[in-house]
Amino acid sequence: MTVEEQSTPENNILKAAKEIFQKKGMAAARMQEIADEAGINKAMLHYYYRSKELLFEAVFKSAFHMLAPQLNEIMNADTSVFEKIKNFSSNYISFVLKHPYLPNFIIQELNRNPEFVKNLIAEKNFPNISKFKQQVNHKIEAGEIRPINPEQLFINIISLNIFPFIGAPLLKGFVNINDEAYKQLMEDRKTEVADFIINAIKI
Amino acid sequence: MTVEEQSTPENNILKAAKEIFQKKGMAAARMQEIADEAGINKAMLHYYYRSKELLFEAVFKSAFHMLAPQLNEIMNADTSVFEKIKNFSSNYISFVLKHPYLPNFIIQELNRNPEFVKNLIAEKNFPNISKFKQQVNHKIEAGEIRPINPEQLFINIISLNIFPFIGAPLLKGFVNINDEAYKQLMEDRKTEVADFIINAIKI
DNA sequence: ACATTTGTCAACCATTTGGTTAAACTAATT
DNA sequence: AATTAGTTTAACCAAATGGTTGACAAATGT
Repeated sequence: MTVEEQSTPENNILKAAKEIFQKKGMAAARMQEIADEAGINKAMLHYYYRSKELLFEAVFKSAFHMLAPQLNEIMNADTSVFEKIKNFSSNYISFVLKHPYLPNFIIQELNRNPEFVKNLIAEKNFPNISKFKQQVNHKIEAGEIRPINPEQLFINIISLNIFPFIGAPLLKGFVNINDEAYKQLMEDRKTEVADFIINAIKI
Repeated sequence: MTVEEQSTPENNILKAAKEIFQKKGMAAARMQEIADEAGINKAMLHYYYRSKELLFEAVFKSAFHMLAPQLNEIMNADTSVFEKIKNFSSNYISFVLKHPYLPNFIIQELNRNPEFVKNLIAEKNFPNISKFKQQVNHKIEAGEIRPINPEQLFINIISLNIFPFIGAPLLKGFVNINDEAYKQLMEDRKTEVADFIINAIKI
């Protein structure tokens, strides 16, 4: 049982705060609402987490730590480029289908406060793509994939996996389908995205 | 000269409100800050736009109307699928480089209030992708592009073009480059993205 | 010239919000 | 039973915030 799942007051508050912060964002979230969600008095929030700012930081870091290590593990694994693309797409989409508010929350708050990234970079387990870049360059030299800037390829992988969740309300409108059908499209993307990327770079 | 560029009080307020709302979002934006930005008294905001909510709606619709028609024009143009992909990528990225806060603003607020999409759909000029879908299916039957769900292809196009801007703070951290270098990557994407997509679907 | 509408502002108001306090309750420890 | 430390609560507070008011100026029409 991980520390997040224990039923200490701190963790109950953190769970409630996640719920509210991720749904509404820092500015629109209300301490009272978080207290209600946690079933406690508002003063308790300040007892365990001095301020809204600190509670928010705890929530944000907890959220980020759910995502980043996954990315890092896959990118630094001893598998081929194609395997990495397949594994990341499949794992990431499965994960986000279970935590739909997470990506939007992180992106939104990083845009609100871009300097926050510096704190994250300093921590260990922050995703490092140098191995991935090497592998891609190697494959290009070996003539197995088309010439492409590895950074652009990385951005493409991330974009194709993350945006369909962040942009869901808009895309549902454009494609003109209901929630059920959209969820099915996301399920299909677990393999679809990797196929698309590999076709784009394979010679 | 379009109506947005005239220097009426309404438009000055709208311009100031855009600046603040797009940078901070609805919840974190302050009426006083918008008034300061517009160089007027706070009461003026309420005189011209009854409430924060209504001012926000005006800003949101104005922002959306800058983006949506472009997408619609390109998707319904009498050009080939490949041309559409090239035109959209190039036009969209050029546009967003000039209005960097716009995509994140729209996505963020649509996530906050998903029902808002319904209002937008009702308006004319809301993007319609049925022609694009037909063209893609036709090309598949003709054996010119690989089989792919046209909706997935559309989602891919949008994702590859929009996400690099919304996720910029995060991606800058992952790729570990400064703002200048990142902007150059975006410039490169004006052609890079279309090439990538076309390689992915071309037989 | 006068009256009426429209625009502008400083001061004000009611409510909300994050945060505090002091007292009360609980459960272990002596 | 008394002490102590940690936990919980209701009531309270100061600051911030969206919004209003009433006086006043500047156009606008007659």
